[in-house]
Amino acid sequence: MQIASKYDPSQTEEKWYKFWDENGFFSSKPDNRTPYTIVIPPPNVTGVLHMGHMLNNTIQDILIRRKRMQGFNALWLPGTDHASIATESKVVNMLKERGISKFDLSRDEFMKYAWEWKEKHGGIILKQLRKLGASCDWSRTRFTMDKTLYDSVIDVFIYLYNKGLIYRGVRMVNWDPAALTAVSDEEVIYEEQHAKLYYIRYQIVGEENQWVTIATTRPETILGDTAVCINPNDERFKHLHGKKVIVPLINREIPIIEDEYVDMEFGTGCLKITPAHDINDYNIGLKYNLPSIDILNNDGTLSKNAQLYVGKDRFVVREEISADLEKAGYMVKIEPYINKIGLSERSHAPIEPKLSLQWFMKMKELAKPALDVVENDTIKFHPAKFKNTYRYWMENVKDWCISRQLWWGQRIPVYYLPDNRMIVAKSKEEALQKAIDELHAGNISIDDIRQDEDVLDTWFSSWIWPISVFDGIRNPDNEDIKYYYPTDDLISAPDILFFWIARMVMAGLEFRNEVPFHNVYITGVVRDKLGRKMSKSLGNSPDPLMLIQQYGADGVRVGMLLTSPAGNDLPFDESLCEQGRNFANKIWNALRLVKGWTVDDKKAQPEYAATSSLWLDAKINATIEHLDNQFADYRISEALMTVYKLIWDDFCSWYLEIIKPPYGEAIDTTTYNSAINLFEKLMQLLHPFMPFITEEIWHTLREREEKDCIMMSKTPCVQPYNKEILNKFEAASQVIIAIRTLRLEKNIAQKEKLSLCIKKNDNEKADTTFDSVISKLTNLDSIEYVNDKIEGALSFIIATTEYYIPAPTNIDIESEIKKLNADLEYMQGFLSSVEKKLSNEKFVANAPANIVETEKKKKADTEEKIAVISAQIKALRKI
RNA sequence: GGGAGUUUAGCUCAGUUGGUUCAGAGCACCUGCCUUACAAGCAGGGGGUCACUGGUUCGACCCCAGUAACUCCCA
Repeated sequence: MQIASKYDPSQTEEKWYKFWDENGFFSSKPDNRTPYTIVIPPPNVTGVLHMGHMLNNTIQDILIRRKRMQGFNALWLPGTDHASIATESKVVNMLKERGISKFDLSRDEFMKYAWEWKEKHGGIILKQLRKLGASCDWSRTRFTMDKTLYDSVIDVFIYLYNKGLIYRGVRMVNWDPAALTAVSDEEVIYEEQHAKLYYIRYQIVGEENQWVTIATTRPETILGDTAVCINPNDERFKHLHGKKVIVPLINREIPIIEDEYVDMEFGTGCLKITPAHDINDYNIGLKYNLPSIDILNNDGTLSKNAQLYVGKDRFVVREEISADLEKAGYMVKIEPYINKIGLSERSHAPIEPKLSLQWFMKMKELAKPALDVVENDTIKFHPAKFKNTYRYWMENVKDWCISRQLWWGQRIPVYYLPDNRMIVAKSKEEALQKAIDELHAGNISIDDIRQDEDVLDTWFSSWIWPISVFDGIRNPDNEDIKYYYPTDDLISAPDILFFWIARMVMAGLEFRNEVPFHNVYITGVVRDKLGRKMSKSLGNSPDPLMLIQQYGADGVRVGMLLTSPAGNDLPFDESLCEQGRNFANKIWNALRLVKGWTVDDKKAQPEYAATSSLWLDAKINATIEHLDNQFADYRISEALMTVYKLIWDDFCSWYLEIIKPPYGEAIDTTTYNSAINLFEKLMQLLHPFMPFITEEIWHTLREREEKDCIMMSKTPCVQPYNKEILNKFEAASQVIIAIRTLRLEKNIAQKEKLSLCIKKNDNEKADTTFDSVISKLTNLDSIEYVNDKIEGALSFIIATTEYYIPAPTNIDIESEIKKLNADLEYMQGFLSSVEKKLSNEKFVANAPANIVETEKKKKADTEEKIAVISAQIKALRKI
């Protein structure tokens, strides 16, 4: 058989993915097996694959493939979310290119364009995931704006509204003046900026030339001032009690009020109060019943209420008013100042705190049970440290602003009568009916009622994702939801722990009375070598598809995983993918070796081949046991390393080297078959990590039925195995390494045959299990057990056994003695530390008996070793 | 400003009730090899004051207190 000398992923990956997909291997239907379910964290429909997705989805695919091979009915359900702000801005841009303004369109027309955009450009990321090997059930792909999911969101809104958990109110919200919508607290990113602190003086009413000076970073907001506040404990301002001041330029009289909130150290100790444009000022305004003057329009320009600079942008006005205040003698000084400002995560525009009428959801009631299930480990976090973060948020949860001033999304199902009474209903028709039946609004037609203009926050779709993808909201007893819910594992990034994970837990408990998943695996953040988060704007992220082209999807998967334990950041380096590619090539070459052998069915199996097959089988079983534990603890990168070493070290470096027939000779049938069987098992263990190469090898190893694929095969599970043989092999390998070292040191060619004499100094029977293996790997012509030292031979000691190799070379007695002396010194040092322990009465009295026992054994063993080494030195000296 | 987490080899990380010769792995590095599967490789090897200081204990990488540096979350 001719097999290429280098593994070429491009020859296999697409081929196998297509084959799996066409044969329906990814799909899942409820049956009598136990389900194992993962729902994908729906990527943004506008998104393209980045390194974070690569990591996240690699982990999901590993889990799902492993469970599928363990006989579970595995479902990985894919989909995307509609990302209202991001998508709407894409659509607006598309329209702009065609010379259309959003505001010239009706809402329905706009939605048509939005769907057009989605069909054409949305969901690229799902296609890209296929390149990675993701074994998602594509037939179940969901989108948060699909009818089923859309209606589920509406049902949920209505249910919660009727339950009294949703309300409409005026609140200070984070206003994004670029996207023209409110955003939630979690969507605001705070950044430090170099700004200025302006000191402005206000004249005191009725007192000639008496002033108070305030400090502010936002001088334009003085136009909305409705008070100046001082700390009642501040001696400096005692004389100001009960007075009024005049706002510069607009000459409005406002009161001086007193509150301990004011920090006497900061600025001048006098704080201007602008209730409409600062959350703290807003709260003070409420407390003292101050008027709120909203001086800004939605787009960040000044409104009529400002009186001055009307229609100009807030940042332009900052410069202008600063100059005008200066000119009019109100500006005392300007200092440089570093402050943190909030930016919109989506548009990056500076957030404007703004009073606005929004829809909110009460969170306290839902948070309590959602915290409990994490506290009592019904839901486990991996790593567990995220429990703390979760608890902190849940205990300090604030109401959720769920309305967005956009069109792309689920429109809030609230309808208003001409007299502004509200009706919550699924449709306009139902609203009309309710208006007539319940509100007794007589004489009203469907054209008299209007629906709320806002849509719901995208997360208001995502938080029911594990339920709505199975239509479990509208149709709570359907077969799918009953079978697949609760899902098993959720894999997500740390930054959406609150946005999404916490809210899903709340929704699961509220709507299904059951947690949405049992394990939450939090991945790290993928960073570049400098430790910076990978981002489009920094341009520091490699293109995942280029990486796949270069190293193969298998190689990249391995690279992503090698250094990314759960919750730890992953400083990504392309060399990691190289390591993955090298590993694939190593396996490939093992295949070439095995398939290159000629098989002779008349040949008897050599002893070394028989014992090493037994050993590797035991080793594989021990490793499966270990793997099971690592997966149970979600130590996935460690599990990969375990398989990696099993294949590279145990299989390739040891086993194949042992059974390899001498050059030009054929291999016997028994050994060949066990090599194929063991190889096959290893590929099954590796398949979840490297799906493509393992499938290719599976089909190359032996003739198979067309649809007999590794991805659908039953993975080996742990069988009873011989632990003894593992220890024996371990001992034999030490001898082999020692002989190899000797050959290297003494410049003895591997071709030159040697003989080995073994002098055991304990009374146990010699174990010869692996003698044939030692002999083969170190090219010996004999192994002999002797009772006396061999003079003039090369030698080494392992434990208390002496090994001699009569060799044609001269022995450097002095250097041998030097080496032995070093050993001796180490042993003596060790012995004295053990003796010190044992002579410590407190140790003997307090330590548990078994510890004391092992110390005694250590002492005896060491004394024996010292005796052997000393004797060796003496013998050498005599020569 | 409040809270959480991290600190172990050059790098990335393990170290599961404090006690086996327990200080580990992978990569990188060094030496010798183009040996008929693989130089994307083989064989062998070196490398750490477990951040620092103190305490508890017969015994501390592990428990406690303090200090320092870094990261994240919240305001």
